[in-house]
Amino acid sequence: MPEGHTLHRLADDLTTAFAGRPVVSSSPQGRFAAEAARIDGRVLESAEAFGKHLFVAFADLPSVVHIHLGLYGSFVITPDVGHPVVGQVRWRLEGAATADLRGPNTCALLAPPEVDAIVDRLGPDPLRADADPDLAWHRIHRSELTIAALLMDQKVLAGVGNVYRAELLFRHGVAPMTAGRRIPRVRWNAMWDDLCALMRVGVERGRIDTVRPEHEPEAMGREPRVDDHGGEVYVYRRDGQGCLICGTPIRRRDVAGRNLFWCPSCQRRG
DNA sequence: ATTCTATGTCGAA
DNA sequence: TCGACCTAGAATA
Repeated sequence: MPEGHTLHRLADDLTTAFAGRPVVSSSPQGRFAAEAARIDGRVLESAEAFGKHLFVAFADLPSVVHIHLGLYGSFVITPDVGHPVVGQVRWRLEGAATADLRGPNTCALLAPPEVDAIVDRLGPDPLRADADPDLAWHRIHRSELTIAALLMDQKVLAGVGNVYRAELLFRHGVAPMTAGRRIPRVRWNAMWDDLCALMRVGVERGRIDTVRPEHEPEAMGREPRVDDHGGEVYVYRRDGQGCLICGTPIRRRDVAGRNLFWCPSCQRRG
């Protein structure tokens, strides 16, 4: 489930569930065993997200756990404690609750300079108060690359993935293959503001909902969408189905190994 | 039983 | 541009 909203939600939930108390730390699957043992019994200080990266800090330990969920990793918190391990659990934290990490791209104990290096190469994160949209604009407005590629580039924007990309482009009527330098400044400003609002909703609900109230299933007389990612969306994975606004079949195209979805009729502008 | 797919990223060809 | 990688559940045979 991992776009930026997932990691920010996770940071909040981990902090709420574990912060301020010692944790039991283990690696049932074994690949994080030595590090998990160093953490065992320490007090969890905080969990924080930057884009799709999650960092968990412990008292009296300068190093920080760096987690990246990749395409299919999950970190699930359950309120009970002591239940059996099911499947491959890279890292288990137990305190007032249990948190099981599975299938992460990365789970490593990093020294502060290494953490800084990761954060420094990320573009602005719409979910962070200190984010500066001008840094993203600076890269976009001088680029020959498509806006679809730029939105996914974590050096341009941190936290946007395949769903938010497709939905943001749809909501602003932007043709995905438009070069970054053809995006007007006013358009980018509107897209940034919208992205901040959309991703906040994502954190609150724990899913990606992008459909405006007037197009929601109840208002349109259609069934709510049921899909793996769980949200109400305009174009993501709706290829072949009619656009919720104009009825034109949604298109899908493989771009750099990822599926891009868009409405060829509603999305024509730069 | 096997193959496929997924909200991601890296590095080699 | 392609394969590799981390895992689970759905789809296909």
